[in-house]
Parts: sequence; structure tokens; C-alpha cells
Amino acid sequence: MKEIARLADVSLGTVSNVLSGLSTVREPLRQRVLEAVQALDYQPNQLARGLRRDKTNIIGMIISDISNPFFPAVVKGAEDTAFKNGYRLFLCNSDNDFAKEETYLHELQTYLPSGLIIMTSNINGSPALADAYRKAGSAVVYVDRLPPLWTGDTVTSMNEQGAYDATKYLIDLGHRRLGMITGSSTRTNSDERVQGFRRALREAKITISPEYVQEGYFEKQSGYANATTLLKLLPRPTAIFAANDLMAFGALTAIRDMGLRCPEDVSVIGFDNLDLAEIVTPALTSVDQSGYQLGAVAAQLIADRIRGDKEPKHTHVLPTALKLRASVAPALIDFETTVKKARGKPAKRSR
Amino acid sequence: MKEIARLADVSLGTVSNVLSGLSTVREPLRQRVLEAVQALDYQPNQLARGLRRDKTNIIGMIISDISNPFFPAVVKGAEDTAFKNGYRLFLCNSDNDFAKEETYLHELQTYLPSGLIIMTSNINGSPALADAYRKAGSAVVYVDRLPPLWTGDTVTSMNEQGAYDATKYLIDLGHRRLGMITGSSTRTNSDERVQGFRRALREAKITISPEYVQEGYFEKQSGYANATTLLKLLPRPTAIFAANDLMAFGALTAIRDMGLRCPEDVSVIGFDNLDLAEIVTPALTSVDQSGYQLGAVAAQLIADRIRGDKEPKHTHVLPTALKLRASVAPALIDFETTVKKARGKPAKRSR
DNA sequence: TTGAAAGCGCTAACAA
DNA sequence: TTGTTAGCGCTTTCAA
Repeated sequence: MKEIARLADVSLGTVSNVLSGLSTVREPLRQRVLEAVQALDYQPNQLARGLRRDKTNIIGMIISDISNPFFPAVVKGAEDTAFKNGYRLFLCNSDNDFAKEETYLHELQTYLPSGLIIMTSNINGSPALADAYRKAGSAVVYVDRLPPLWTGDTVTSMNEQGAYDATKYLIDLGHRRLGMITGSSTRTNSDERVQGFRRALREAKITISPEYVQEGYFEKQSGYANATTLLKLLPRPTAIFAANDLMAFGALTAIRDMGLRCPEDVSVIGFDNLDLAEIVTPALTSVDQSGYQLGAVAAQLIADRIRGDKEPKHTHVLPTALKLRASVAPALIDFETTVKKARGKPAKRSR
Repeated sequence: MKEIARLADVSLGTVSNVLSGLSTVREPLRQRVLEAVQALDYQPNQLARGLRRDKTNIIGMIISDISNPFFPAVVKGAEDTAFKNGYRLFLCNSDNDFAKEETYLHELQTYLPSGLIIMTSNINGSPALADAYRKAGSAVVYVDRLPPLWTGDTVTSMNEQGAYDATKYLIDLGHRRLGMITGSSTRTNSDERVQGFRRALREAKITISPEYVQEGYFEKQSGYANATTLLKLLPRPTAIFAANDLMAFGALTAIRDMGLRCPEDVSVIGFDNLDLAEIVTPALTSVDQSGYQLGAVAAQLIADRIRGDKEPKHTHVLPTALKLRASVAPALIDFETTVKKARGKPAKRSR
């Protein structure tokens, strides 16, 4: 910057004013400065600028597991929107390791980012740290998974409704013995999906015993293992709703490995509508949520906050949509259940 | 930091010395400082530290497309290794947009990172910028895709050999009419895979006309489109080698959509050995490359460089391995070709 | 409208 | 062994 000042024969302050675009610098001077900037291929030192301004153009984004194929879309949405608004997205992958998440959270803050987008790996842990960001003047948004204690801005999908829609679809096709593979119970999005599943059952007056809802952890192997457990239950479920696509993929493999067929013997629905849902065989029916939108809305929220939005709290909930594919078929006429009903009803009446 | 100095009743310099761990501070003082650090939950301002030290603990990583499912493994490998060495990985996604890559490259540099790991989106563009990093004292490694003009450290997989192995495997199974879907020609890794393919053909004295090698761009749709083109050729290829798994997935769909069967009518091999290669139907035979290792080696290279490694140039080339799955079958006895040979040979002799 | 100068939080050279 | 101080590159008063 000194060099520029020398080359353009102005003071440091003038160079700064030109670069900040803010001030009232006379045109000839401005030109000289800009030429010097060009000539020297100057880039302002963001470290010094940030130190002085008490704020950088960084938006930090913490994600819990970059391997989960749902996340890239979220990152892309956040990235695009942040970039357009002049911010740079710095991604930190916590690898589902909460200690790592804390380290990143602590350290990232000392880079004085303008904002923080966080898909936490532990909904019980971070709000205190995130609050420190807010106190320091950074905008914070939780995305996808919300710690109950968090009182600030959030962006999520309609998890409950999406799960409800998927379950209702199965019920409408005649399925009565439904199984579900949930995500980890430390994730609110999983809980909401379970609630949607249960609401649909309740409305249809279907009761299932607890072992028909198995807890997984959002990964393929977990879908495989839990589907295997579900399919060994008697009576066997005719349909499985998995809380995400990865687990649904695992379920498809489990079904095949047990000598069963999807959808003839067991229907499967996932959640996320990953690109791959179309590729697997059979193509997977899935609840679509827009990861891109999730990220884009979060980044926009931060940009707005920085520009002075003072609303007490934004709570964005984005719509989902059921994508119908080949992994679901109508339930076969269910002899066993029919017989039981026939036996059961008189018994009920006789009370 | 001032507060700490006050609380521990020492000077700023002493606090700094304790925090840097370097100096000879008497134990009682050291304790007082550390207690104060605890009490105030102090985190050093990395902006100020970086500005002063002329270097931060950031390793920047630029990837061209976070949606490509091969990349997360690379990122994870880099992340783990960087973190263990005390560096923080900041990821920038250029979205295959070279202008964006340039912007990130320019701006990231002014954060004075210790290192830069780059999977470029354009092998012709960035070495000049990357050289600026080296001049500024940051270690730079190119991963996966290497600009020909780059003279520094690199980490890649054995693309040529992997492709050779895959092709030879097909040839050994009797395939003679082979098709290939390449990646974009601006990527060196794609070129190397084409070379491996051609070497195997050459060694087996198989010649194919140019239209049996179609140029794709590493995405699923591109695999679909190019496979469709290949399968319309006469004689139809009995096997297709795709330069990555995503394109191979597209090819599988194309085969099905044309009413053909894999592997009975057409065998398919991909490259990358994504997790999903096991999930698709039929399970995809693929050349495995370790993304995790690619990233880990790159990050280690940077850590070593920062610690003073002065070797002129490191060129790591990691092994690949062919993973056999259901998408390949032996070639059927090939009547058409046999007839041609029978006709051709006498003709040749008569010359 | 422009220039001079203080200071952001930290490190490192030097003095005590 | 500890304290003092200059200064990293920039922004932002304030004065000219």
C-alpha cells in the first residue's frame, strides 16, 4: 500500500479511501491510485484490514461430515450466495468430532468472521460458543440441525411434514406394517422425521410395536444393519421408511441380501433425494429437500444481518416434496392381517 | 492479552512468550499466566498474530467442485493430517469456475496461509498465482490434476497404470471392441487414463477407430450421453471404460434405457471406486484410488515443507487397484469379428 | 479534499 | 529471566 501511495504520489489515507470506495476523492487522484493498484497487482492484506476493521469478509461454515453426500449441495448454496455478496466461505469439517468442532469454533472466531453457518455435530454443545460469536458481532445461523437451546436464526427443511407425506403415501397404498430407521437421536432433524412418521400412523389409527422403529445413525451401514433387524421381525414389515437416503440405500442392499425383492416384498422410502436416488436399483422414492436452498438462505440471512437486519429471530423452514420412484409398490393383499382382523373384531364387539 | 498480563501481573511480552511456549519463563510466572488464560477463556487473535508473524496456521484448500463425490475423501485426508499438525484447513470451492478460483487464490493469499492445496479447475491457468504463494513463503501442492507448467510439489494417483489395468482386464476376458468415455481434455488425470487405455490396446494389437473414444466431462449426464453415442456405433462395443465412476453410472443407465443389459451385452468399468460403486446395479467394477491418501499426503507434504524440508520437488504418485464387481462379464464369442478376420487374413497374405 | 498519525492485538528484538 | 517498545498493513479520526 505504501508503494501505491508512492507511485500515485498520494498519502496512505487517500489510497485507503479509494480502495474502500467510500470517500470523496477527486477523480484524477482516484485514477492515479487505481492505475498504481493495477500496475502493482495489489491485493489488500486481509489480515491487517480485518484487524483494523474488527471484521473480515469471511463467512465460516462448520459442517459435521463432508462425506455425507447431502452436504455439498448445502455448501454450494451457501458458497454461491456468500460469494455474490462479497463474502468468502471458509469451510471447516468437524468430522462428527465435537472436540474438533469446538476447536474450529474457538479458533475461527479469532479470525473475526462476518458470519458463521453451522451444521453442528452435537446439538447439545455449541450454542454457548455460537453466542460468543454474536456478542463479537458475527451473524450466526444454525442449519439443518438445531440445538434446542439456540435462540437465534435457523434454517431447516420441513422434516416433520416430509416424513408425514412419505408415510401417508405408504399407508394410502395399503401398507399397514411399517418400519422406520431413524437417524441418531442427537439430531433434531431425525426426531422431527420420526414425529411425522408417527403422526401419519396415528391418523390412520395404526399402532406398531416399538421394535419397528430402529435407531440408526444416518450412514449406509447403519441402514443395512437396521433394515436387517426390521426384516427379521414377525410379522415382517411391508415397507420401510429410512430417515435419510444413505440408510435407505443400505436397506436396499439388505433386502437383496436376504433374498427379498424391492418393491415386491418390501417398499422403501428415503429422505434427502440425493442424485443417487435415481441411480440405484430400484430407483429410490425419497423426500426431496433442497440442500442448495438451505445453504443459500442461510448465507443470505447472514448477509442481511450484516447489513443491519435487526429482526429478533428468523426461522426459515423450507418445503419438501415426495419424489415417487420404483422402490415403492402397493401392499399385497395381506392375508395374515385380514384373518386377524376377522378374528379380532368379533372379540372386540363381544366386550 | 493485556488483561491477562494485568491479571497475572506480568508484562505483555511474558504472556506472549508463555503462549508461544518457546521461551524460558520461570515456572511460577508461567503458571500465573496460564491460570489467567483459563480464567478469561483467552484465545489469541489469529489476525493480529498472523499479521505480526507474517504467517497463519491456515492451510487453504481449493477444490473445483464439492459435488463430485470423489473429493470429500481427499478433503478428509487433508483435514485430518493438517489438524494433527496444528493447521486448520479452510476449504474454498471454486465450482469449476476459474474466475472464482482466481479470486479465492488472490484473496486467500492475503490471509497469509502456511500452505495451499489445490485441485485446480483449469490446468492452464493457475501456476503463476501459485508461484506467488511460494514466493510469499507458503508451501503449495497440486493434487490430482497437474498443470503442465507447474514445477513444484504434486500428489496424484497412478492414472495411467490404473486405466491400463482396467483395459487389460477387459481384453483378457475376450473383449475386442472397446469404447472409452474420457474426462475433459483440460484435465491431466483424464489424459493419463486415456493413455493407459491406449497402451493396453496397443500391447494387445487392437486398433479402434477414433469414434470409440468419446470425450465427456466427468459428470453423470455426460456418461449417459457418451455411452448412448458409443452404443449406437456399429459394431457396438462390448465393453466401456469410463474415466470416472460418475460417468460409468450414467453409462449403466444408458445401457438400460437402450434395452441392453450390463454385463451380458455390455461390460462397464469406472474409475475412482466411489462408495456408491457397490450400491448401483450391477455393482460397478472400478479402479480404486485412495482419495483420503491423496489429501493426507498433500497435507503432510505441506507440514514438512513448513518445518524446513528443502527438497527441490516432491512428486508422489499413489497406487491404484482394480476392484472386480458384477458390471463386467467375459465377451461372448464374437461371430461378426471372427468372420471379418477370416476374410481379412487371406487378403493380407496375398499382398 | 487530502495528509498525518494513532492504534487494532500481537511478536520479537533489545534493554534492563 | 522479564519488561519495554517498535512495528506488521491497514483504517479512521482529526487537522490542515
